[in-house]
Amino acid sequence: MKITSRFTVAVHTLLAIYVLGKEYKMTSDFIASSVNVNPVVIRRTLSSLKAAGIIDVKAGSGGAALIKDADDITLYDIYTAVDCVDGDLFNFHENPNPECPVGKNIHAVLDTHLTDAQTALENELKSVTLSDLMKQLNLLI
Amino acid sequence: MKITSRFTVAVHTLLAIYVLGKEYKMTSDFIASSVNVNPVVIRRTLSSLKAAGIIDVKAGSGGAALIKDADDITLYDIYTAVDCVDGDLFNFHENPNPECPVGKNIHAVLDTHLTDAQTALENELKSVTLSDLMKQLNLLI
DNA sequence: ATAGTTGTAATCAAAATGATTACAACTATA
DNA sequence: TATAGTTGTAATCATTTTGATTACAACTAT
Repeated sequence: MKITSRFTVAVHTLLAIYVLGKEYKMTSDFIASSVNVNPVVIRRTLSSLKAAGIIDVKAGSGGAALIKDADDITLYDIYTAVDCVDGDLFNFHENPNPECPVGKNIHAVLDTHLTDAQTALENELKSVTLSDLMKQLNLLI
Repeated sequence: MKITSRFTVAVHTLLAIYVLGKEYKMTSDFIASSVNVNPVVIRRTLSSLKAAGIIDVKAGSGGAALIKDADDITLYDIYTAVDCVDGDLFNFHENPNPECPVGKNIHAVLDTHLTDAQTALENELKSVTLSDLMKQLNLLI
């Protein structure tokens, strides 16, 4: 199974706020039309990013804005904010048989390797900042 | 979302074949009782591992056995065999608005970073062989 | 006061997963 | 060669997750 598109939606949302935030009021409707998803999906994304301290959202009057330096926001922060993966990335079969020498030790043998793989992925996400993406984007606009 | 437990089930299955294969006939029922899942789930796992050239399964009389050196089977091979992830690990929202400067360029900006993260995970899985796991397991039995 | 928003709950349909039933095809062996 | 034990696979089913959508109370700038 794949990692939810909430992640790419959130990254898209932040970049939109950065690029268009000075010219337009960044309402959920506005962002939704750039990302092309339902506005409620964007509101949920904004809620998560707000809870993570990345943006501020004005209730009532509307509009979202970054409240953190783009150099200090990594893809990992966004990935965490929208809760792509709840703890472990790998599902593990629930009840290996403890009466079996393999079932009894499968976690001891496998867990660290799974964690290492997940960590490798997350470290890669930590190495990219929103600022990096903004720079890339500016070259293309 | 998480990566399907087919992966850990497959690893467990291979280790069971290794550890118990000389003493017992490794039928889907037998393996299923170690992993603690339905025998049909194991038969499907065995089918995948067989299609990947990792094991041989005797139809009719029953029993599975490794047909490849454990040094040459990595966690990545198993992960690929059971098709944990179909292509991309990260889902991407389907139709970013091409009329928007962000929507138009979001793939150009983000795709390589997502691929890098996925590659980091997969490289980690490539660095561990079934042989490594067997050695670890032998120390615990 | 009002129009435009946000925040959030409630539903819904679609997709993926793993469990399970069922049964045809196959094979060792008695 | 008849049989018992298996595999291979299709078909269902319930559960979970996802994202879309409707609905509406709460909020705020004007």
